[in-house]
Amino acid sequence: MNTADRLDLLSRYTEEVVTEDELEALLDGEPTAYIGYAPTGEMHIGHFTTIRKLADFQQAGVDVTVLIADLHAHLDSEKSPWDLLDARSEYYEASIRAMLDSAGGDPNSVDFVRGREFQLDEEYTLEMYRMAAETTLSRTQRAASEVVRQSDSPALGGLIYPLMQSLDVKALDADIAYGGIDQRGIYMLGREVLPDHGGDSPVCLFAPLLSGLSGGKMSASEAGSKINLTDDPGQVEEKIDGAYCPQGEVEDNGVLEYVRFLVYPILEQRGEDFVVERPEEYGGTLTFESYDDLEAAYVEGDLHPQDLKNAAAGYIDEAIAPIRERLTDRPDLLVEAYPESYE
RNA sequence: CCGCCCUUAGCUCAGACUGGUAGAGCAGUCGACUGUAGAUCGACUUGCCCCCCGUUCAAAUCGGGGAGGGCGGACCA
Repeated sequence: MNTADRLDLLSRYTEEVVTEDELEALLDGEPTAYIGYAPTGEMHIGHFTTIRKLADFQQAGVDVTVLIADLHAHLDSEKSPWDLLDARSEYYEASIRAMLDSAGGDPNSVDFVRGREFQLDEEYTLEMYRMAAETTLSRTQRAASEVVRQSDSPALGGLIYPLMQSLDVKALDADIAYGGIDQRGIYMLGREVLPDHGGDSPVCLFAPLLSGLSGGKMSASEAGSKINLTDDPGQVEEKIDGAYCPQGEVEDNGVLEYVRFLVYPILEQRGEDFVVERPEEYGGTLTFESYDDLEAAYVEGDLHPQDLKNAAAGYIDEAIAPIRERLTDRPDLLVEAYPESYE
Protein backbone atom coordinates (compact mmCIF):
# COMPACT_ATOMS: atom_id res chain seq x y z
CA MET A 1 0.00 0.00 0.00
CA ASN A 2 1.40 3.39 -0.92
CA THR A 3 1.61 6.35 1.42
CA ALA A 4 -1.34 8.17 -0.09
CA ASP A 5 -3.61 5.16 0.41
CA ARG A 6 -2.41 4.64 3.95
CA LEU A 7 -2.96 8.31 4.72
CA ASP A 8 -6.43 8.09 3.30
CA LEU A 9 -7.23 4.99 5.31
CA LEU A 10 -5.98 6.51 8.55
CA SER A 11 -7.76 9.80 8.18
CA ARG A 12 -11.09 8.59 6.84
CA TYR A 13 -14.10 8.88 9.13
CA THR A 14 -12.22 11.27 11.43
CA GLU A 15 -13.42 14.59 12.75
CA GLU A 16 -9.94 16.08 12.80
CA VAL A 17 -6.31 15.18 12.20
CA VAL A 18 -3.63 17.11 14.10
CA THR A 19 -1.78 17.48 11.89
CA GLU A 20 -2.05 16.01 8.40
CA ASP A 21 1.57 16.88 7.64
CA GLU A 22 2.84 15.24 10.80
CA LEU A 23 0.82 12.13 10.05
CA GLU A 24 2.26 11.89 6.57
CA ALA A 25 5.77 12.28 7.95
CA LEU A 26 5.14 9.45 10.39
CA LEU A 27 4.38 7.09 7.54
CA ASP A 28 8.03 7.12 6.53
CA GLY A 29 8.68 4.91 9.53
CA GLU A 30 6.60 2.35 11.42
CA PRO A 31 4.24 4.38 13.53
CA THR A 32 2.29 3.06 16.47
CA ALA A 33 -1.13 4.18 17.66
CA TYR A 34 -3.08 3.88 20.88
CA ILE A 35 -6.58 4.48 22.11
CA GLY A 36 -7.64 4.46 25.72
CA TYR A 37 -10.97 3.40 27.20
CA ALA A 38 -11.82 4.04 30.82
CA PRO A 39 -13.80 0.97 31.91
CA THR A 40 -16.84 2.71 33.35
CA GLY A 41 -20.39 2.05 32.10
CA GLU A 42 -21.40 -0.75 29.79
CA MET A 43 -19.94 -0.59 26.31
CA HIS A 44 -22.32 0.35 23.55
CA ILE A 45 -22.51 0.94 19.87
CA GLY A 46 -20.80 4.31 20.15
CA HIS A 47 -17.62 2.54 21.23
CA PHE A 48 -18.01 0.22 18.29
CA THR A 49 -17.42 2.98 15.79
CA THR A 50 -14.01 3.83 17.24
CA ILE A 51 -13.04 0.19 17.59
CA ARG A 52 -14.10 -0.43 14.02
CA LYS A 53 -11.58 2.21 13.03
CA LEU A 54 -8.80 0.22 14.67
CA ALA A 55 -9.21 -2.17 11.77
CA ASP A 56 -8.21 0.72 9.49
CA PHE A 57 -5.05 1.25 11.52
CA GLN A 58 -4.17 -2.39 11.22
CA GLN A 59 -4.86 -2.42 7.52
CA ALA A 60 -2.60 0.60 7.12
CA GLY A 61 0.17 -1.26 8.88
CA VAL A 62 0.03 0.70 12.12
CA ASP A 63 0.50 -1.24 15.34
CA VAL A 64 -2.32 -0.64 17.77
CA THR A 65 -2.29 -0.57 21.55
CA VAL A 66 -5.55 -0.48 23.46
CA LEU A 67 -5.25 0.97 26.92
CA ILE A 68 -7.83 -0.16 29.45
CA ALA A 69 -7.51 2.90 31.66
CA ASP A 70 -8.62 1.37 34.93
CA LEU A 71 -7.28 4.09 37.21
CA HIS A 72 -8.85 6.76 35.04
CA ALA A 73 -12.22 5.07 35.48
CA HIS A 74 -12.06 5.79 39.17
CA LEU A 75 -10.29 9.14 38.95
CA ASP A 76 -13.20 10.58 37.02
CA SER A 77 -15.78 11.05 39.77
CA GLU A 78 -15.47 7.43 40.83
CA LYS A 79 -17.45 6.43 37.78
CA SER A 80 -16.29 2.90 38.51
CA PRO A 81 -16.02 1.79 42.12
CA TRP A 82 -12.48 0.90 43.11
CA ASP A 83 -13.39 -2.72 43.78
CA LEU A 84 -14.90 -3.25 40.36
CA LEU A 85 -11.97 -1.97 38.29
CA ASP A 86 -10.59 -5.42 37.58
CA ALA A 87 -13.92 -6.94 36.65
CA ARG A 88 -14.80 -4.04 34.38
CA SER A 89 -11.38 -4.07 32.76
CA GLU A 90 -11.85 -7.72 31.94
CA TYR A 91 -15.30 -7.09 30.52
CA TYR A 92 -14.00 -4.19 28.43
CA GLU A 93 -11.15 -6.19 26.99
CA ALA A 94 -13.39 -9.10 26.06
CA SER A 95 -15.93 -6.75 24.48
CA ILE A 96 -13.31 -4.83 22.54
CA ARG A 97 -11.82 -8.04 21.21
CA ALA A 98 -15.24 -9.18 20.07
CA MET A 99 -16.03 -5.83 18.45
CA LEU A 100 -12.74 -5.68 16.60
CA ASP A 101 -13.27 -9.20 15.38
CA SER A 102 -16.76 -8.34 14.17
CA ALA A 103 -15.43 -5.24 12.41
CA GLY A 104 -12.90 -7.19 10.40
CA GLY A 105 -9.85 -6.38 12.50
CA ASP A 106 -7.46 -8.74 14.25
CA PRO A 107 -7.78 -8.62 18.03
CA ASN A 108 -4.80 -10.91 18.48
CA SER A 109 -2.36 -8.43 17.04
CA VAL A 110 -3.56 -5.66 19.36
CA ASP A 111 -1.55 -4.98 22.46
CA PHE A 112 -3.93 -4.72 25.41
CA VAL A 113 -2.54 -2.84 28.42
CA ARG A 114 -4.07 -1.98 31.78
CA GLY A 115 -3.30 1.44 33.20
CA ARG A 116 -1.95 0.22 36.49
CA GLU A 117 0.57 -1.99 34.70
CA PHE A 118 2.74 1.06 34.04
CA GLN A 119 1.12 4.09 35.67
CA LEU A 120 2.64 3.19 39.01
CA ASP A 121 6.20 2.91 37.69
CA GLU A 122 8.60 5.21 39.44
CA GLU A 123 9.59 7.09 36.33
CA TYR A 124 5.97 7.66 35.37
CA THR A 125 5.01 8.77 38.86
CA LEU A 126 7.88 11.18 39.24
CA GLU A 127 7.09 12.72 35.89
CA MET A 128 3.47 13.11 36.94
CA TYR A 129 4.40 15.02 40.09
CA ARG A 130 6.66 17.24 38.08
CA MET A 131 3.90 17.88 35.57
CA ALA A 132 1.49 18.67 38.43
CA ALA A 133 3.89 21.28 39.72
CA GLU A 134 4.33 22.87 36.32
CA THR A 135 0.77 22.93 35.05
CA THR A 136 -1.75 25.45 36.28
CA LEU A 137 -5.14 24.58 37.68
CA SER A 138 -7.01 26.48 35.01
CA ARG A 139 -5.01 24.94 32.17
CA THR A 140 -5.72 21.48 33.51
CA GLN A 141 -9.40 22.19 34.05
CA ARG A 142 -9.72 23.49 30.54
CA ALA A 143 -8.06 20.40 29.14
CA ALA A 144 -10.35 18.02 30.99
CA SER A 145 -13.60 19.93 30.79
CA GLU A 146 -15.09 17.89 27.94
CA VAL A 147 -14.08 14.54 29.35
CA VAL A 148 -14.23 14.59 33.11
CA ARG A 149 -17.60 14.94 34.77
CA GLN A 150 -18.11 18.54 35.81
CA SER A 151 -19.36 19.45 39.25
CA ASP A 152 -19.63 22.38 41.62
CA SER A 153 -17.19 20.63 43.89
CA PRO A 154 -14.72 18.89 41.60
CA ALA A 155 -12.41 16.24 43.03
CA LEU A 156 -8.67 16.42 42.57
CA GLY A 157 -8.77 13.15 40.63
CA GLY A 158 -10.35 14.87 37.67
CA LEU A 159 -7.30 17.10 37.35
CA ILE A 160 -4.77 14.32 37.67
CA TYR A 161 -6.68 12.56 34.91
CA PRO A 162 -5.48 14.68 31.98
CA LEU A 163 -1.91 14.74 33.26
CA MET A 164 -1.80 10.97 33.37
CA GLN A 165 -3.39 10.68 29.97
CA SER A 166 -0.66 12.89 28.57
CA LEU A 167 2.00 10.72 30.14
CA ASP A 168 0.30 7.57 28.82
CA VAL A 169 1.20 8.60 25.29
CA LYS A 170 4.88 8.57 26.14
CA ALA A 171 4.73 5.49 28.36
CA LEU A 172 3.00 3.47 25.65
CA ASP A 173 5.44 4.78 23.08
CA ALA A 174 2.60 5.85 20.81
CA ASP A 175 3.16 8.11 17.83
CA ILE A 176 -0.54 8.51 17.24
CA ALA A 177 -3.23 9.15 19.83
CA TYR A 178 -6.71 8.22 18.68
CA GLY A 179 -9.91 9.10 20.52
CA GLY A 180 -13.20 10.96 20.34
CA ILE A 181 -13.12 14.67 19.57
CA ASP A 182 -14.06 15.23 23.21
CA GLN A 183 -10.49 14.19 24.03
CA ARG A 184 -9.08 17.08 22.06
CA GLY A 185 -8.48 19.33 25.06
CA ILE A 186 -6.46 16.70 26.85
CA TYR A 187 -4.30 15.81 23.90
CA MET A 188 -3.64 19.42 23.05
CA LEU A 189 -2.30 19.74 26.58
CA GLY A 190 -0.28 16.62 25.96
CA ARG A 191 1.18 17.98 22.76
CA GLU A 192 2.12 21.11 24.65
CA VAL A 193 3.75 19.64 27.73
CA LEU A 194 5.06 16.24 26.66
CA PRO A 195 8.22 17.59 25.04
CA ASP A 196 9.15 19.04 28.45
CA HIS A 197 8.78 15.60 29.97
CA GLY A 198 10.91 13.49 27.72
CA GLY A 199 8.27 12.64 25.16
CA ASP A 200 7.19 13.69 21.70
CA SER A 201 3.98 15.47 20.79
CA PRO A 202 1.64 12.82 19.42
CA VAL A 203 -0.18 13.11 16.15
CA CYS A 204 -3.84 13.12 17.08
CA LEU A 205 -6.74 11.54 15.24
CA PHE A 206 -10.17 12.38 16.53
CA ALA A 207 -13.38 10.51 15.90
CA PRO A 208 -16.64 12.41 15.60
CA LEU A 209 -19.00 12.01 18.51
CA LEU A 210 -22.11 10.37 17.19
CA SER A 211 -25.58 11.57 18.00
CA GLY A 212 -27.70 9.60 20.39
CA LEU A 213 -30.86 8.01 19.11
CA SER A 214 -32.97 10.60 20.90
CA GLY A 215 -31.21 13.52 19.26
CA GLY A 216 -28.31 15.49 20.69
CA LYS A 217 -25.01 13.87 21.54
CA MET A 218 -25.09 10.33 22.80
CA SER A 219 -25.34 10.26 26.55
CA ALA A 220 -24.23 7.27 28.56
CA SER A 221 -26.94 7.92 31.10
CA GLU A 222 -29.83 7.77 28.67
CA ALA A 223 -30.66 4.10 28.33
CA GLY A 224 -32.94 4.47 25.34
CA SER A 225 -30.58 6.68 23.40
CA LYS A 226 -28.01 4.02 22.69
CA ILE A 227 -27.80 0.44 21.57
CA ASN A 228 -26.07 -1.91 23.94
CA LEU A 229 -23.89 -4.72 22.73
CA THR A 230 -26.10 -7.25 24.40
CA ASP A 231 -29.37 -5.97 22.94
CA ASP A 232 -31.27 -8.69 21.12
CA PRO A 233 -32.62 -8.15 17.58
CA GLY A 234 -35.98 -7.07 18.97
CA GLN A 235 -34.41 -4.42 21.20
CA VAL A 236 -32.22 -3.13 18.39
CA GLU A 237 -35.24 -2.78 16.15
CA GLU A 238 -37.23 -1.11 18.90
CA LYS A 239 -34.51 1.43 19.70
CA ILE A 240 -33.79 2.25 16.07
CA ASP A 241 -37.49 2.54 15.40
CA GLY A 242 -37.88 5.01 18.25
CA ALA A 243 -34.90 7.07 17.14
CA TYR A 244 -35.07 10.74 16.32
CA CYS A 245 -34.84 10.77 12.56
CA PRO A 246 -36.19 13.87 10.81
CA GLN A 247 -37.03 13.33 7.20
CA GLY A 248 -34.43 14.68 4.80
CA GLU A 249 -32.20 16.02 7.57
CA VAL A 250 -28.67 14.86 8.18
CA GLU A 251 -27.86 16.89 11.28
CA ASP A 252 -28.36 15.18 14.63
CA ASN A 253 -29.55 12.09 12.82
CA GLY A 254 -28.22 9.15 14.82
CA VAL A 255 -29.52 6.52 12.43
CA LEU A 256 -27.76 8.08 9.47
CA GLU A 257 -24.58 8.45 11.50
CA TYR A 258 -24.49 4.80 12.49
CA VAL A 259 -24.99 3.81 8.90
CA ARG A 260 -22.16 6.08 7.86
CA PHE A 261 -19.58 5.39 10.54
CA LEU A 262 -20.32 1.81 11.44
CA VAL A 263 -22.31 0.00 8.78
CA TYR A 264 -20.69 1.40 5.64
CA PRO A 265 -17.07 0.83 6.65
CA ILE A 266 -17.88 -2.80 7.38
CA LEU A 267 -19.81 -3.20 4.12
CA GLU A 268 -17.00 -1.59 2.12
CA GLN A 269 -14.52 -3.99 3.57
CA ARG A 270 -16.71 -6.87 2.45
CA GLY A 271 -17.40 -5.26 -0.90
CA GLU A 272 -21.15 -5.17 -0.35
CA ASP A 273 -23.80 -2.53 -0.99
CA PHE A 274 -26.40 -1.18 1.42
CA VAL A 275 -29.73 -2.70 0.51
CA VAL A 276 -33.03 -1.20 1.58
CA GLU A 277 -35.85 -3.66 1.16
CA ARG A 278 -38.84 -1.46 0.61
CA PRO A 279 -42.45 -2.47 0.02
CA GLU A 280 -43.58 -2.19 -3.60
CA GLU A 281 -46.18 0.38 -2.64
CA TYR A 282 -43.38 2.77 -1.71
CA GLY A 283 -41.21 2.02 -4.69
CA GLY A 284 -39.52 -1.32 -4.07
CA THR A 285 -36.01 -2.30 -3.06
CA LEU A 286 -33.19 0.25 -3.18
CA THR A 287 -29.45 -0.37 -3.34
CA PHE A 288 -26.81 2.18 -2.39
CA GLU A 289 -23.22 1.63 -3.38
CA SER A 290 -21.86 4.44 -1.22
CA TYR A 291 -22.95 6.38 1.81
CA ASP A 292 -22.90 9.57 -0.21
CA ASP A 293 -25.48 8.12 -2.58
CA LEU A 294 -27.63 7.07 0.35
CA GLU A 295 -27.40 10.46 2.00
CA ALA A 296 -28.23 12.22 -1.24
CA ALA A 297 -31.33 10.06 -1.68
CA TYR A 298 -32.33 10.74 1.90
CA VAL A 299 -31.94 14.49 1.56
CA GLU A 300 -33.92 14.40 -1.69
CA GLY A 301 -36.72 12.57 0.05
CA ASP A 302 -36.27 9.47 -2.08
CA LEU A 303 -35.49 7.41 1.01
CA HIS A 304 -38.06 7.54 3.78
CA PRO A 305 -36.90 7.46 7.43
CA GLN A 306 -38.97 4.36 8.15
CA ASP A 307 -37.34 2.44 5.34
CA LEU A 308 -33.91 3.64 6.40
CA LYS A 309 -34.61 2.53 9.95
CA ASN A 310 -35.76 -0.92 8.93
CA ALA A 311 -32.62 -1.51 6.88
CA ALA A 312 -30.27 0.07 9.42
CA ALA A 313 -31.64 -2.04 12.26
CA GLY A 314 -30.89 -5.18 10.29
CA TYR A 315 -27.31 -4.21 9.53
CA ILE A 316 -26.60 -2.98 13.04
CA ASP A 317 -27.97 -6.14 14.53
CA GLU A 318 -25.83 -8.15 12.17
CA ALA A 319 -22.75 -6.24 13.35
CA ILE A 320 -23.38 -6.75 17.04
CA ALA A 321 -24.73 -10.31 16.86
CA PRO A 322 -21.32 -11.98 17.19
CA ILE A 323 -20.48 -9.72 20.13
CA ARG A 324 -23.76 -10.48 21.81
CA GLU A 325 -23.05 -14.17 21.42
CA ARG A 326 -19.58 -13.89 22.89
CA LEU A 327 -20.87 -11.94 25.86
CA THR A 328 -23.78 -14.24 26.54
CA ASP A 329 -21.30 -17.10 26.45
CA ARG A 330 -19.54 -15.45 29.38
CA PRO A 331 -22.35 -14.18 31.63
CA ASP A 332 -19.89 -13.92 34.51
CA LEU A 333 -18.20 -10.94 32.82
CA LEU A 334 -21.24 -8.72 33.07
CA VAL A 335 -22.42 -10.03 36.40
CA GLU A 336 -19.10 -9.27 38.03
CA ALA A 337 -18.58 -5.94 36.31
CA TYR A 338 -22.08 -4.63 36.94
CA PRO A 339 -23.48 -6.48 39.96
CA GLU A 340 -26.13 -3.80 40.41
CA SER A 341 -27.64 -4.41 36.98
CA TYR A 342 -27.16 -8.14 36.64
CA GLU A 343 -27.97 -10.67 39.30
C1' C B 1 -9.48 21.49 65.86
C1' C B 2 -13.82 25.03 65.79
C1' G B 3 -18.26 27.23 63.45
C1' C B 4 -22.14 27.47 59.83
C1' C B 5 -25.01 25.25 55.79
C1' C B 6 -26.90 21.04 52.90
C1' U B 7 -29.07 15.76 52.33
C1' U B 8 -36.92 14.91 49.71
C1' A B 9 -38.98 11.42 42.54
C1' G B 10 -33.95 9.47 37.46
C1' C B 11 -32.26 15.18 37.60
C1' U B 12 -32.95 20.42 39.67
C1' C B 13 -35.47 21.71 43.75
C1' A B 14 -40.20 23.46 46.81
C1' G B 15 -42.55 21.86 51.46
C1' A B 16 -39.87 22.48 57.66
C1' C B 17 -40.58 28.58 61.23
C1' U B 18 -47.00 27.45 62.22
C1' G B 19 -46.43 18.35 63.15
C1' G B 20 -51.84 15.54 60.25
C1' U B 21 -47.26 9.80 56.39
C1' A B 22 -45.27 14.91 49.75
C1' G B 23 -45.35 18.48 45.41
C1' A B 24 -43.45 21.38 40.82
C1' G B 25 -40.40 21.62 36.48
C1' C B 26 -37.56 18.53 33.47
C1' A B 27 -37.00 13.38 32.25
C1' G B 28 -39.79 8.82 31.50
C1' U B 29 -44.19 5.66 29.93
C1' C B 30 -48.77 5.29 27.05
C1' G B 31 -52.32 7.15 23.51
C1' A B 32 -53.85 10.85 19.20
C1' C B 33 -51.69 13.07 14.76
C1' U B 34 -48.11 12.06 11.00
C1' G B 35 -45.76 6.04 6.26
C1' U B 36 -40.40 6.85 11.31
C1' A B 37 -38.90 9.70 15.20
C1' G B 38 -39.45 14.70 16.88
C1' A B 39 -42.81 18.86 17.67
C1' U B 40 -47.93 19.46 19.41
C1' C B 41 -52.19 17.82 22.20
C1' G B 42 -54.33 14.23 25.96
C1' A B 43 -53.47 10.79 29.99
C1' C B 44 -50.20 8.41 33.44
C1' U B 45 -46.09 6.42 36.52
C1' U B 46 -42.22 7.18 40.07
C1' G B 47 -40.36 8.17 46.56
C1' C B 48 -36.66 3.49 53.06
C1' C B 49 -38.44 12.53 52.62
C1' C B 50 -29.79 10.12 54.59
C1' C B 51 -29.66 6.62 59.22
C1' C B 52 -30.76 5.64 64.54
C1' C B 53 -33.11 7.07 69.10
C1' G B 54 -36.67 10.21 71.47
C1' U B 55 -41.20 13.66 72.17
C1' U B 56 -46.30 13.14 70.37
C1' C B 57 -52.69 10.31 69.20
C1' A B 58 -49.65 11.69 64.88
C1' A B 59 -42.75 13.38 62.63
C1' A B 60 -40.06 14.92 55.93
C1' U B 61 -41.37 18.74 59.69
C1' C B 62 -39.76 19.18 66.77
C1' G B 63 -35.29 17.33 70.20
C1' G B 64 -30.71 14.31 70.65
C1' G B 65 -26.98 11.33 68.33
C1' G B 66 -24.62 9.60 63.83
C1' A B 67 -23.13 9.40 58.48
C1' G B 68 -22.06 11.78 53.88
C1' G B 69 -21.22 16.42 51.33
C1' G B 70 -20.23 21.78 51.03
C1' C B 71 -18.34 26.52 52.95
C1' G B 72 -15.58 29.35 56.30
C1' G B 73 -12.28 30.14 60.40
C1' A B 74 -8.12 29.06 63.39
C1' C B 75 -2.66 28.13 62.82
C1' C B 76 0.77 31.62 59.57
C1' A B 77 6.81 33.70 65.99
